[in-house]
Amino acid sequence: MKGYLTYLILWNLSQTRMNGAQITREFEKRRGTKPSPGTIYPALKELKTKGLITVDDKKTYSLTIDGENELKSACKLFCKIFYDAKEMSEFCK
Amino acid sequence: MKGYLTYLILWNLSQTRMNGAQITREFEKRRGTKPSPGTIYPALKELKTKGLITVDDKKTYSLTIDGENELKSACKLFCKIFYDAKEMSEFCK
DNA sequence: TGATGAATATTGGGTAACCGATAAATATAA
DNA sequence: TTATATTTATCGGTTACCCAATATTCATCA
Repeated sequence: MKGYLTYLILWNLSQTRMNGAQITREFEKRRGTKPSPGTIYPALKELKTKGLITVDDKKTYSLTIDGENELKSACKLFCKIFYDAKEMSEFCK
Repeated sequence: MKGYLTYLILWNLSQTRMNGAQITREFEKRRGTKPSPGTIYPALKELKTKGLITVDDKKTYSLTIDGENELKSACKLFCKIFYDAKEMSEFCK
């Protein structure tokens, strides 16, 4: 499975402000493996240039309004695609 | 979001046996857009060569035992990565 | 039977997503 | 300060993922 990284960065930042290292740890928890810095920082950079996130002087990232809207529609699509996620979690027990 | 296609093919086939056209329609329901034949059939072919699915003479695809096991671990990973999917569905309401 | 549409399949890319290696900046401690 | 660890960042490259276009097979019906 690829492609969920950007989405999950936005999602994580919607829950709480984080720096790059924290985001990395968050992914390590979720996936089991730690994403490479070559994965996380270019992704953050692109989200920043798109105006979906901002950084403060402490290198802490947070969602912008646009980012929140973007996340909301990505979230809707996610839930539509995986509408039966609950049954999936039953299946793999 | 990319990368979920193979996973969802396996998932769909675990629910019921299907031919290519039915799988295509299933994706159209989930994503809103219909995947191209150049997407769906190469994916099926690869899953077949990996021994995860089989085809009968009516071109109906179904999971093999290996496919079911593969799906199960993919499913586990999915649920781990998106453990808070429920909160996501709340968020985008 | 021939014709028309649907389903199946192949081919040849394009590109987004991600990684490894490396380097630079920043913090922490001795 | 020096040294050590952590965090941030860049670069080049690879590959997984998916598509558009086209071809072929199959089904249905006039």
